[in-house]
Amino acid sequence: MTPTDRPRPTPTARRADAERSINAILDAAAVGFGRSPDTTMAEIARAAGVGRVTLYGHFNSREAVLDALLERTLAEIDSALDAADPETGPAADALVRFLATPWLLDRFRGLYAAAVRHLGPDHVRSRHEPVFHRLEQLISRGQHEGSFRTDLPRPWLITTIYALVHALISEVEEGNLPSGQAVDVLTRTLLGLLAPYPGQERSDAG
Amino acid sequence: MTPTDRPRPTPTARRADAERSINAILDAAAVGFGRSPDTTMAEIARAAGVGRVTLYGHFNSREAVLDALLERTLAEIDSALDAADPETGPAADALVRFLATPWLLDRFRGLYAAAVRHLGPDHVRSRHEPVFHRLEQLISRGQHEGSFRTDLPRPWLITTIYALVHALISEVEEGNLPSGQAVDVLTRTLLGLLAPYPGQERSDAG
DNA sequence: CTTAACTCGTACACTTCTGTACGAGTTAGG
DNA sequence: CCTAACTCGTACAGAAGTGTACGAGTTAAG
Repeated sequence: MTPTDRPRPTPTARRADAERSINAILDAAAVGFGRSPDTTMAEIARAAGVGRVTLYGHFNSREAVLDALLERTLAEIDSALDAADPETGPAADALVRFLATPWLLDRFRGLYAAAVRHLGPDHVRSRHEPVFHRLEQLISRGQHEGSFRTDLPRPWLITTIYALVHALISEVEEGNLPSGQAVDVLTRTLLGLLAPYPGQERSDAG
Repeated sequence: MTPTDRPRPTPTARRADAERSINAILDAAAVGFGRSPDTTMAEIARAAGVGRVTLYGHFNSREAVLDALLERTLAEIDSALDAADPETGPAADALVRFLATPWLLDRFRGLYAAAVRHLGPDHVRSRHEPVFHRLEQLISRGQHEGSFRTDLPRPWLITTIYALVHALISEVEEGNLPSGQAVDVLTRTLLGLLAPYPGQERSDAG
Protein backbone atom coordinates (compact mmCIF):
# COMPACT_ATOMS: atom_id res chain seq x y z
CA MET A 1 0.00 0.00 0.00
CA THR A 2 2.14 2.84 -1.24
CA PRO A 3 0.97 6.29 -0.16
CA THR A 4 0.25 7.34 -3.75
CA ASP A 5 -2.56 4.98 -4.67
CA ARG A 6 -6.03 6.37 -4.49
CA PRO A 7 -9.07 5.06 -6.33
CA ARG A 8 -8.95 6.15 -9.96
CA PRO A 9 -11.36 4.01 -11.98
CA THR A 10 -10.54 5.91 -15.16
CA PRO A 11 -7.67 8.38 -14.82
CA THR A 12 -9.23 11.10 -16.98
CA ALA A 13 -12.84 10.64 -15.90
CA ARG A 14 -13.63 12.57 -12.72
CA ARG A 15 -16.72 14.59 -12.11
CA ALA A 16 -16.50 18.32 -11.42
CA ASP A 17 -17.86 18.08 -7.86
CA ALA A 18 -15.31 15.40 -7.02
CA GLU A 19 -12.55 17.66 -8.28
CA ARG A 20 -13.91 20.44 -6.12
CA SER A 21 -14.00 18.20 -3.05
CA ILE A 22 -10.42 17.07 -3.57
CA ASN A 23 -9.16 20.63 -3.82
CA ALA A 24 -11.09 21.62 -0.71
CA ILE A 25 -9.60 18.66 1.11
CA LEU A 26 -6.06 19.56 0.13
CA ASP A 27 -6.60 23.19 1.12
CA ALA A 28 -7.93 22.09 4.49
CA ALA A 29 -5.07 19.63 4.89
CA ALA A 30 -2.56 22.41 4.22
CA VAL A 31 -4.04 24.42 7.08
CA GLY A 32 -4.35 21.38 9.32
CA PHE A 33 -0.85 20.03 8.86
CA GLY A 34 0.39 23.58 9.21
CA ARG A 35 -1.08 23.73 12.68
CA SER A 36 -0.13 20.27 13.79
CA PRO A 37 1.63 17.37 12.06
CA ASP A 38 -0.92 15.05 13.66
CA THR A 39 -4.08 16.57 12.27
CA THR A 40 -6.99 14.15 12.32
CA MET A 41 -8.84 12.94 9.28
CA ALA A 42 -12.00 14.18 10.98
CA GLU A 43 -10.49 17.65 11.38
CA ILE A 44 -9.43 17.78 7.76
CA ALA A 45 -12.86 16.66 6.59
CA ARG A 46 -14.64 19.20 8.77
CA ALA A 47 -12.35 22.04 7.68
CA ALA A 48 -12.94 21.04 4.07
CA GLY A 49 -16.69 21.09 4.57
CA VAL A 50 -16.87 17.46 3.59
CA GLY A 51 -18.03 14.28 5.27
CA ARG A 52 -15.41 12.06 6.79
CA VAL A 53 -16.60 9.17 4.64
CA THR A 54 -16.23 11.25 1.50
CA LEU A 55 -12.68 12.02 2.54
CA TYR A 56 -11.92 8.32 2.79
CA GLY A 57 -13.51 7.91 -0.62
CA HIS A 58 -10.76 10.00 -2.15
CA PHE A 59 -7.82 9.21 0.10
CA ASN A 60 -7.68 5.94 1.93
CA SER A 61 -5.26 7.11 4.61
CA ARG A 62 -3.77 10.25 6.10
CA GLU A 63 -0.52 9.40 4.37
CA ALA A 64 -2.29 9.56 1.00
CA VAL A 65 -3.64 13.03 1.80
CA LEU A 66 -0.23 14.19 2.93
CA ASP A 67 1.50 12.85 -0.13
CA ALA A 68 -0.98 14.47 -2.50
CA LEU A 69 -0.57 17.75 -0.66
CA LEU A 70 3.19 17.47 -0.83
CA GLU A 71 3.02 16.81 -4.55
CA ARG A 72 0.73 19.76 -5.21
CA THR A 73 2.80 22.13 -3.06
CA LEU A 74 6.06 21.17 -4.72
CA ALA A 75 4.48 21.74 -8.12
CA GLU A 76 3.47 25.22 -7.00
CA ILE A 77 6.99 25.93 -5.77
CA ASP A 78 8.37 24.69 -9.05
CA SER A 79 6.15 27.21 -10.81
CA ALA A 80 7.38 29.91 -8.47
CA LEU A 81 10.91 29.04 -9.52
CA ASP A 82 9.90 29.42 -13.14
CA ALA A 83 8.37 32.79 -12.39
CA ALA A 84 11.51 33.94 -10.61
CA ASP A 85 13.49 33.25 -13.77
CA PRO A 86 16.53 31.79 -11.95
CA GLU A 87 18.78 31.82 -15.01
CA THR A 88 18.66 35.56 -15.52
CA GLY A 89 20.83 38.20 -13.85
CA PRO A 90 22.97 37.73 -10.73
CA ALA A 91 22.18 34.54 -8.81
CA ALA A 92 21.66 36.48 -5.59
CA ASP A 93 19.01 38.64 -7.24
CA ALA A 94 17.28 35.58 -8.63
CA LEU A 95 17.21 34.02 -5.17
CA VAL A 96 15.72 37.20 -3.74
CA ARG A 97 13.05 37.20 -6.45
CA PHE A 98 12.18 33.61 -5.62
CA LEU A 99 11.98 34.21 -1.87
CA ALA A 100 9.79 37.26 -2.40
CA THR A 101 7.05 35.14 -3.96
CA PRO A 102 4.08 36.30 -1.88
CA TRP A 103 2.41 33.01 -1.01
CA LEU A 104 5.66 31.07 -0.70
CA LEU A 105 6.05 31.24 3.05
CA ASP A 106 2.46 30.21 3.73
CA ARG A 107 2.86 27.05 1.69
CA PHE A 108 5.78 25.87 3.75
CA ARG A 109 4.15 25.83 7.18
CA GLY A 110 4.47 22.50 8.90
CA LEU A 111 4.12 20.50 5.72
CA TYR A 112 7.75 19.56 5.48
CA ALA A 113 7.94 18.33 9.07
CA ALA A 114 4.70 16.39 8.80
CA ALA A 115 5.79 14.78 5.55
CA VAL A 116 9.14 13.71 6.96
CA ARG A 117 7.44 12.29 10.01
CA HIS A 118 4.66 10.36 8.32
CA LEU A 119 6.10 9.54 4.91
CA GLY A 120 9.75 9.18 5.87
CA PRO A 121 12.82 11.19 4.81
CA ASP A 122 13.47 9.09 1.71
CA HIS A 123 10.02 9.56 0.26
CA VAL A 124 10.16 13.30 0.85
CA ARG A 125 13.62 13.50 -0.64
CA SER A 126 12.58 11.77 -3.84
CA ARG A 127 9.49 13.97 -4.24
CA HIS A 128 11.53 17.03 -3.47
CA GLU A 129 14.40 16.14 -5.76
CA PRO A 130 13.42 18.22 -8.85
CA VAL A 131 13.02 21.43 -6.86
CA PHE A 132 16.14 20.65 -4.87
CA HIS A 133 18.10 20.19 -8.06
CA ARG A 134 17.07 23.56 -9.44
CA LEU A 135 17.99 25.28 -6.19
CA GLU A 136 21.33 23.53 -6.18
CA GLN A 137 22.00 24.82 -9.68
CA LEU A 138 21.14 28.33 -8.61
CA ILE A 139 23.54 28.10 -5.70
CA SER A 140 26.19 26.66 -7.98
CA ARG A 141 25.77 29.53 -10.40
CA GLY A 142 26.18 32.02 -7.57
CA GLN A 143 29.34 30.26 -6.47
CA HIS A 144 30.86 30.51 -9.93
CA GLU A 145 29.92 34.18 -10.02
CA GLY A 146 31.80 34.62 -6.77
CA SER A 147 28.79 35.95 -4.88
CA PHE A 148 28.16 32.79 -2.82
CA ARG A 149 30.58 31.05 -0.49
CA THR A 150 32.22 27.80 -1.52
CA ASP A 151 33.54 26.56 1.80
CA LEU A 152 30.40 24.63 2.73
CA PRO A 153 28.61 21.73 0.98
CA ARG A 154 25.86 22.92 -1.35
CA PRO A 155 23.23 20.56 0.12
CA TRP A 156 23.93 22.03 3.52
CA LEU A 157 23.47 25.56 2.20
CA ILE A 158 20.07 24.57 0.81
CA THR A 159 19.18 22.96 4.12
CA THR A 160 19.99 26.19 5.92
CA ILE A 161 17.64 28.05 3.59
CA TYR A 162 14.79 25.71 4.46
CA ALA A 163 15.59 25.81 8.16
CA LEU A 164 15.61 29.60 8.23
CA VAL A 165 12.37 29.83 6.26
CA HIS A 166 10.70 27.59 8.83
CA ALA A 167 12.21 29.53 11.71
CA LEU A 168 10.96 32.75 10.20
CA ILE A 169 7.43 31.42 9.85
CA SER A 170 7.43 30.34 13.50
CA GLU A 171 8.67 33.71 14.68
CA VAL A 172 5.99 35.54 12.74
CA GLU A 173 3.30 33.16 13.98
CA GLU A 174 4.36 33.62 17.58
CA GLY A 175 4.31 37.38 17.16
CA ASN A 176 8.03 37.87 17.72
CA LEU A 177 8.50 39.44 14.33
CA PRO A 178 6.12 41.72 12.42
CA SER A 179 5.06 39.99 9.23
CA GLY A 180 5.85 43.10 7.21
CA GLN A 181 9.55 42.64 7.96
CA ALA A 182 9.53 38.92 7.26
CA VAL A 183 10.75 38.84 3.68
CA ASP A 184 13.34 41.56 4.28
CA VAL A 185 14.77 39.84 7.36
CA LEU A 186 14.87 36.53 5.52
CA THR A 187 16.70 37.86 2.48
CA ARG A 188 19.21 39.82 4.55
CA THR A 189 19.85 36.75 6.69
CA LEU A 190 20.31 34.43 3.75
CA LEU A 191 22.47 36.77 1.72
CA GLY A 192 24.71 37.25 4.74
CA LEU A 193 24.88 33.52 5.28
CA LEU A 194 25.64 32.79 1.62
CA ALA A 195 28.20 35.54 1.18
CA PRO A 196 31.82 34.43 0.68
CA TYR A 197 33.46 33.82 4.03
CA PRO A 198 36.79 35.46 4.90
CA GLY A 199 38.67 32.34 5.93
CA GLN A 200 37.38 30.39 2.97
CA GLU A 201 39.01 27.00 2.48
CA ARG A 202 36.91 25.60 -0.41
CA SER A 203 35.90 22.23 1.05
CA ASP A 204 33.48 21.66 -1.83
CA ALA A 205 33.37 23.61 -5.06
CA GLY A 206 33.98 23.22 -8.74
CA MET B 1 -2.75 21.15 37.42
CA THR B 2 0.36 23.02 36.36
CA PRO B 3 2.96 20.87 34.60
CA THR B 4 5.48 21.41 37.37
CA ASP B 5 3.74 19.70 40.28
CA ARG B 6 4.80 16.19 41.01
CA PRO B 7 4.31 14.37 44.29
CA ARG B 8 6.80 15.62 46.82
CA PRO B 9 5.63 14.66 50.29
CA THR B 10 8.70 16.23 51.85
CA PRO B 11 10.84 18.20 49.40
CA THR B 12 14.18 17.02 50.77
CA ALA B 13 13.21 13.44 51.56
CA ARG B 14 13.57 11.12 48.57
CA ARG B 15 15.03 7.69 48.64
CA ALA B 16 18.09 6.83 46.58
CA ASP B 17 16.31 4.33 44.36
CA ALA B 18 13.61 6.85 43.56
CA GLU B 19 16.26 9.34 42.55
CA ARG B 20 17.78 6.69 40.32
CA SER B 21 14.43 5.93 38.70
CA ILE B 22 13.74 9.58 37.99
CA ASN B 23 17.09 10.04 36.31
CA ALA B 24 16.58 6.91 34.23
CA ILE B 25 13.15 8.20 33.22
CA LEU B 26 14.50 11.57 32.14
CA ASP B 27 17.32 9.94 30.19
CA ALA B 28 14.83 7.69 28.43
CA ALA B 29 12.52 10.63 27.81
CA ALA B 30 15.38 12.55 26.20
CA VAL B 31 15.90 9.70 23.75
CA GLY B 32 12.18 9.23 23.20
CA PHE B 33 11.26 12.83 22.58
CA GLY B 34 14.32 13.09 20.38
CA ARG B 35 12.91 10.39 18.14
CA SER B 36 9.33 11.57 18.14
CA PRO B 37 7.53 14.41 19.92
CA ASP B 38 4.68 11.98 20.60
CA THR B 39 6.58 9.36 22.52
CA THR B 40 4.31 7.24 24.68
CA MET B 41 4.48 6.99 28.43
CA ALA B 42 4.77 3.24 27.93
CA GLU B 43 7.76 3.72 25.63
CA ILE B 44 9.48 6.01 28.07
CA ALA B 45 8.87 3.61 30.93
CA ARG B 46 10.16 0.64 28.94
CA ALA B 47 13.26 2.52 27.77
CA ALA B 48 13.91 3.57 31.34
CA GLY B 49 13.63 -0.01 32.55
CA VAL B 50 10.80 0.97 34.81
CA GLY B 51 7.17 -0.06 35.18
CA ARG B 52 4.58 2.21 33.64
CA VAL B 53 2.90 2.58 37.01
CA THR B 54 6.14 3.67 38.61
CA LEU B 55 6.49 6.28 35.94
CA TYR B 56 3.07 7.66 36.81
CA GLY B 57 4.12 7.61 40.43
CA HIS B 58 6.76 10.23 39.70
CA PHE B 59 5.15 12.18 36.89
CA ASN B 60 1.41 12.32 36.58
CA SER B 61 1.38 13.23 32.91
CA ARG B 62 3.57 13.33 29.84
CA GLU B 63 3.65 17.09 30.16
CA ALA B 64 5.21 16.75 33.61
CA VAL B 65 7.95 14.50 32.22
CA LEU B 66 8.59 16.89 29.37
CA ASP B 67 8.76 19.89 31.63
CA ALA B 68 11.18 18.23 34.02
CA LEU B 69 13.36 17.18 31.10
CA LEU B 70 13.28 20.70 29.71
CA GLU B 71 14.30 22.09 33.08
CA ARG B 72 17.18 19.66 33.49
CA THR B 73 18.43 20.21 29.94
CA LEU B 74 18.38 23.98 30.24
CA ALA B 75 20.31 23.71 33.47
CA GLU B 76 22.94 21.64 31.66
CA ILE B 77 23.14 24.19 28.88
CA ASP B 78 23.49 26.94 31.42
CA SER B 79 26.46 25.08 32.87
CA ALA B 80 27.92 24.73 29.39
CA LEU B 81 27.69 28.48 29.06
CA ASP B 82 29.57 28.86 32.31
CA ALA B 83 32.25 26.50 31.08
CA ALA B 84 32.60 28.41 27.82
CA ASP B 85 33.40 31.54 29.82
CA PRO B 86 31.37 33.87 27.58
CA GLU B 87 32.80 37.08 29.07
CA THR B 88 36.38 36.35 28.11
CA GLY B 89 38.08 37.12 24.82
CA PRO B 90 36.37 37.96 21.52
CA ALA B 91 32.64 37.20 21.51
CA ALA B 92 32.96 35.10 18.36
CA ASP B 93 35.57 32.89 20.04
CA ALA B 94 33.35 32.49 23.09
CA LEU B 95 30.45 31.44 20.89
CA VAL B 96 32.65 28.88 19.17
CA ARG B 97 33.77 27.53 22.55
CA PHE B 98 30.14 27.17 23.59
CA LEU B 99 29.05 25.43 20.39
CA ALA B 100 31.98 23.04 20.63
CA THR B 101 30.65 21.60 23.89
CA PRO B 102 30.73 17.90 23.04
CA TRP B 103 27.34 16.76 24.30
CA LEU B 104 25.55 19.97 23.37
CA LEU B 105 24.07 18.86 20.07
CA ASP B 106 22.75 15.60 21.47
CA ARG B 107 20.82 17.42 24.16
CA PHE B 108 18.94 19.51 21.65
CA ARG B 109 17.35 16.75 19.60
CA GLY B 110 13.61 17.09 19.29
CA LEU B 111 13.19 18.41 22.80
CA TYR B 112 12.54 21.97 21.78
CA ALA B 113 9.87 21.04 19.24
CA ALA B 114 8.16 18.63 21.61
CA ALA B 115 8.16 21.18 24.40
CA VAL B 116 6.67 23.89 22.21
CA ARG B 117 4.01 21.50 21.00
CA HIS B 118 2.94 20.04 24.32
CA LEU B 119 3.72 22.82 26.79
CA GLY B 120 3.08 25.81 24.56
CA PRO B 121 5.43 28.55 23.32
CA ASP B 122 4.90 30.77 26.36
CA HIS B 123 5.86 28.11 28.85
CA VAL B 124 8.98 27.21 26.89
CA ARG B 125 9.89 30.85 26.54
CA SER B 126 9.68 31.48 30.25
CA ARG B 127 11.76 28.40 31.09
CA HIS B 128 14.25 29.29 28.42
CA GLU B 129 14.52 32.93 29.38
CA PRO B 130 17.69 32.78 31.53
CA VAL B 131 19.73 30.98 28.88
CA PHE B 132 18.25 33.19 26.19
CA HIS B 133 19.27 36.27 28.11
CA ARG B 134 22.87 35.15 28.40
CA LEU B 135 23.06 34.39 24.70
CA GLU B 136 21.57 37.75 23.91
CA GLN B 137 24.25 39.42 26.00
CA LEU B 138 26.94 37.50 24.16
CA ILE B 139 25.52 38.61 20.81
CA SER B 140 25.30 42.14 22.09
CA ARG B 141 28.92 42.09 23.15
CA GLY B 142 29.94 40.87 19.72
CA GLN B 143 27.97 43.66 18.11
CA HIS B 144 29.74 46.28 20.19
CA GLU B 145 33.07 44.71 19.28
CA GLY B 146 32.10 45.07 15.65
CA SER B 147 32.40 41.37 14.90
CA PHE B 148 28.63 40.68 14.70
CA ARG B 149 26.13 42.34 12.40
CA THR B 150 23.70 44.90 13.79
CA ASP B 151 21.17 45.09 10.97
CA LEU B 152 18.95 42.30 12.30
CA PRO B 153 17.05 41.97 15.60
CA ARG B 154 19.05 40.13 18.26
CA PRO B 155 16.20 37.69 19.08
CA TRP B 156 16.09 36.71 15.44
CA LEU B 157 19.83 36.06 15.38
CA ILE B 158 19.43 33.75 18.36
CA THR B 159 16.52 32.02 16.66
CA THR B 160 18.69 31.39 13.62
CA ILE B 161 21.31 29.76 15.82
CA TYR B 162 18.74 27.35 17.22
CA ALA B 163 17.24 26.66 13.81
CA LEU B 164 20.63 25.84 12.32
CA VAL B 165 21.59 23.63 15.24
CA HIS B 166 18.42 21.62 14.71
CA ALA B 167 18.96 21.48 10.97
CA LEU B 168 22.48 20.25 11.54
CA ILE B 169 21.33 17.47 13.84
CA SER B 170 18.77 16.32 11.27
CA GLU B 171 21.33 16.28 8.49
CA VAL B 172 23.73 14.22 10.54
CA GLU B 173 20.97 11.83 11.59
CA GLU B 174 19.87 11.30 8.01
CA GLY B 175 23.41 10.64 6.94
CA ASN B 176 23.72 13.68 4.70
CA LEU B 177 26.63 15.06 6.68
CA PRO B 178 29.43 13.15 8.40
CA SER B 179 29.22 13.77 12.13
CA GLY B 180 32.91 14.59 12.26
CA GLN B 181 32.30 17.73 10.23
CA ALA B 182 29.25 18.77 12.22
CA VAL B 183 30.77 21.24 14.64
CA ASP B 184 33.04 22.76 12.00
CA VAL B 185 30.20 23.25 9.52
CA LEU B 186 28.03 24.74 12.22
CA THR B 187 30.58 27.25 13.42
CA ARG B 188 31.53 28.33 9.90
CA THR B 189 27.87 28.75 9.02
CA LEU B 190 27.05 30.76 12.11
CA LEU B 191 30.11 32.98 11.94
CA GLY B 192 29.29 33.75 8.33
CA LEU B 193 25.69 34.49 9.22
CA LEU B 194 26.63 36.71 12.16
CA ALA B 195 29.38 38.61 10.37
CA PRO B 196 28.72 42.30 9.63
CA TYR B 197 26.75 42.64 6.44
CA PRO B 198 27.95 44.99 3.65
CA GLY B 199 24.73 46.95 3.20
CA GLN B 200 24.26 47.30 6.94
CA GLU B 201 21.48 49.67 7.94
CA ARG B 202 21.46 49.18 11.72
CA SER B 203 17.74 48.47 12.26
CA ASP B 204 18.42 47.46 15.87
CA ALA B 205 21.56 48.13 17.81
CA GLY B 206 22.62 49.88 20.97
C1' DC C 1 14.83 -5.15 62.33
C1' DT C 2 11.14 -2.57 61.32
C1' DT C 3 8.82 0.62 58.73
C1' DA C 4 7.74 3.47 55.17
C1' DA C 5 9.04 4.27 50.70
C1' DC C 6 9.43 2.34 46.45
C1' DT C 7 8.66 -1.08 43.15
C1' DC C 8 6.13 -4.40 40.22
C1' DG C 9 2.30 -6.56 37.10
C1' DT C 10 -2.32 -6.85 35.99
C1' DA C 11 -6.59 -5.01 35.26
C1' DC C 12 -10.14 -1.62 34.25
C1' DA C 13 -12.81 2.39 32.49
C1' DC C 14 -12.33 6.08 29.44
C1' DT C 15 -11.11 8.60 25.40
C1' DT C 16 -9.72 9.25 20.64
C1' DC C 17 -8.74 7.94 16.14
C1' DT C 18 -9.00 4.63 12.29
C1' DG C 19 -11.01 2.31 8.45
C1' DT C 20 -15.11 0.14 6.68
C1' DA C 21 -20.15 -0.96 5.91
C1' DC C 22 -24.70 0.33 5.04
C1' DG C 23 -28.52 2.80 2.97
C1' DA C 24 -30.31 6.70 1.11
C1' DG C 25 -30.25 11.28 -0.88
C1' DT C 26 -28.17 14.57 -4.48
C1' DT C 27 -25.85 16.07 -8.65
C1' DA C 28 -23.16 16.15 -12.89
C1' DG C 29 -23.07 14.58 -17.63
C1' DG C 30 -24.53 12.20 -21.75
C1' DC D 1 -34.36 12.17 -18.14
C1' DC D 2 -31.60 8.66 -16.42
C1' DT D 3 -27.75 6.61 -14.76
C1' DA D 4 -23.54 6.46 -12.62
C1' DA D 5 -20.88 9.15 -9.83
C1' DC D 6 -20.75 11.50 -5.81
C1' DT D 7 -22.43 12.81 -1.52
C1' DC D 8 -24.22 12.38 3.24
C1' DG D 9 -24.88 10.62 8.30
C1' DT D 10 -24.76 6.97 11.36
C1' DA D 11 -22.88 3.08 13.15
C1' DC D 12 -19.52 -0.42 14.22
C1' DA D 13 -15.26 -3.03 15.41
C1' DG D 14 -10.62 -2.52 16.40
C1' DA D 15 -6.35 -0.36 17.87
C1' DA D 16 -3.80 2.43 20.96
C1' DG D 17 -3.02 5.49 24.69
C1' DT D 18 -4.30 7.56 29.28
C1' DG D 19 -4.74 7.67 34.11
C1' DT D 20 -6.13 5.11 38.24
C1' DA D 21 -6.86 1.13 41.52
C1' DC D 22 -5.45 -2.92 43.73
C1' DG D 23 -2.40 -6.15 46.07
C1' DA D 24 1.86 -7.87 46.88
C1' DG D 25 6.83 -8.07 46.72
C1' DT D 26 11.40 -5.50 47.44
C1' DT D 27 14.60 -2.16 49.25
C1' DA D 28 16.55 1.90 51.41
C1' DA D 29 17.05 4.25 55.83
C1' DG D 30 16.81 5.07 60.67
